[in-house]
Amino acid sequence: MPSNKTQPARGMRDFLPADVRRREYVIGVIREVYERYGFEPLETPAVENIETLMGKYGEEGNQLIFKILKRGVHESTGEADLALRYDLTVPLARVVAEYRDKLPKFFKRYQIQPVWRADRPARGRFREFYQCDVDVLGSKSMVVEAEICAAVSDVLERLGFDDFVIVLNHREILRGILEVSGVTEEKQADALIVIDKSEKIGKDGLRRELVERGVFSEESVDDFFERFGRLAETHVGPAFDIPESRTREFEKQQQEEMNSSWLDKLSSSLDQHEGGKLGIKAVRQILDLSQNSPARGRIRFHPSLARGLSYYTGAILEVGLNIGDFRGSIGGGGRYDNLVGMFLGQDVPACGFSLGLERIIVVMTEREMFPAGLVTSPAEVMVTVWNEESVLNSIALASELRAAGLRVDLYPEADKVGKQFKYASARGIPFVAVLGDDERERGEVSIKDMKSGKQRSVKREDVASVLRNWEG
RNA sequence: GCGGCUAUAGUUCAGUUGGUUAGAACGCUUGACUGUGAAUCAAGAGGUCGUGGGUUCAAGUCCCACUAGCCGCCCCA
Repeated sequence: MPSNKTQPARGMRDFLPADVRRREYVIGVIREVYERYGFEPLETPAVENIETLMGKYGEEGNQLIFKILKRGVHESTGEADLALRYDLTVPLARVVAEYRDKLPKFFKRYQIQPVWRADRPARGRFREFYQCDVDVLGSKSMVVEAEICAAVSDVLERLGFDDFVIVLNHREILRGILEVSGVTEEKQADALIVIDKSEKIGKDGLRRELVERGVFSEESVDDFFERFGRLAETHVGPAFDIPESRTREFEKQQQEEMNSSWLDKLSSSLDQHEGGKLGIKAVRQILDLSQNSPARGRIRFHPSLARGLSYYTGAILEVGLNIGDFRGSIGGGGRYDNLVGMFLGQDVPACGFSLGLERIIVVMTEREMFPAGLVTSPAEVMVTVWNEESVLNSIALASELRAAGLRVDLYPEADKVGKQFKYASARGIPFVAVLGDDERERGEVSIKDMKSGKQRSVKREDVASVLRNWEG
């Protein structure tokens, strides 16, 4: 334990004003886009009953849940009856099961709240972090997947991302690949772990690890590679040579060609597998339905995407960045048609996606993608205080400007004017309003533009409009 | 959860094989400046060397644990 008691708990963070501004900017864009797609807001408690969460995320997930001990006289039992929520999807499923009759036939909700995982902190990875979820419940149509891809693409484009890829796969396709290759039920989980990282370890690594883990024998692995060797091909990284004169249109076309090439190959390999055929049909539909949406050319079908959360049943999605050094995904999702059924006893089809706020912020900060002025301007104008006698007058001016809708900082002490300017400069406040004895006699205020250094004296009642229409 | 590297003033870093009062640059504070910041000059403040233990006559320097950061696994947002 840190003896320096002022540090936040492990994996948790304090957000200073500049941090909060960045976070709120990103959240604002996300919320605005989600609203535009007809999603409605939902909030749920930080704490859930422990049985609501346990068993929904697989072995690994259970370990990472933040459990809360029973309280008071029951504390000594060492038992946990509550837990901090691990994601926003399971609480959503609980809400839908609880309020089924009050919710519309198709429930589209977004939710932007923190979740907690007892994971090891790393870059872009914390124990308390925000997820920005969109989900649609009540429909099995692939239009839902397409809409979600469109909304996510829209958000990322509006934030200024140019190089993201939505990787798409389908649980049934994965099952098909494994079953057609003769992988036994109990080896399938192992096989998925290896296949999921096939891009990183390459063709040789894929072959080696599949044999090491006993998924295939030395002989049968060749069969597998004959049919599915392409699994090791590029997954999130650049998929094709980008020419000097690269255009989005060119990239989109390349992506579409790559998708159909993959699908054609797989559909002949899986034509004996019912589930696999279904999965391929679903993926084709999602791609078709994205033709005329912001997601066009941004979706990359890739059969090696697996994803760990155990509740997915159909399409699975993950967003990665093409360029740069951030390897982790910045979001993920998929279809989970029987999660609500675990609470309700009756299945409700569902599909959703989650963007990771802090990963987006890590990348945006590194790439300097935040609008200028977001961090640097706590106020539009600072009003100076000339001396003890004039404080009231300064407060009056500040009040007038605030009433006119400006963000106004009032220097709190009757300090030397030089210090007041220095303070405004250091805080990045663009204008300083000086209210000295001379100005007061003339019924004027001196306004200084801190960027250009220009200064002019204006009638007191005109200050707000002059500031608003200031030019150089 | 596992392995490797790192941690010295607000910031970026020096600090020789463990040896007296731990340094620099920039930043910060105060003054020269007349009613005005980012320029120049002068002076000044600021570190129990990430935290806690241990080895030693002696520890920023060696050992251990913890915390944070980077890299690689596992997993994921």
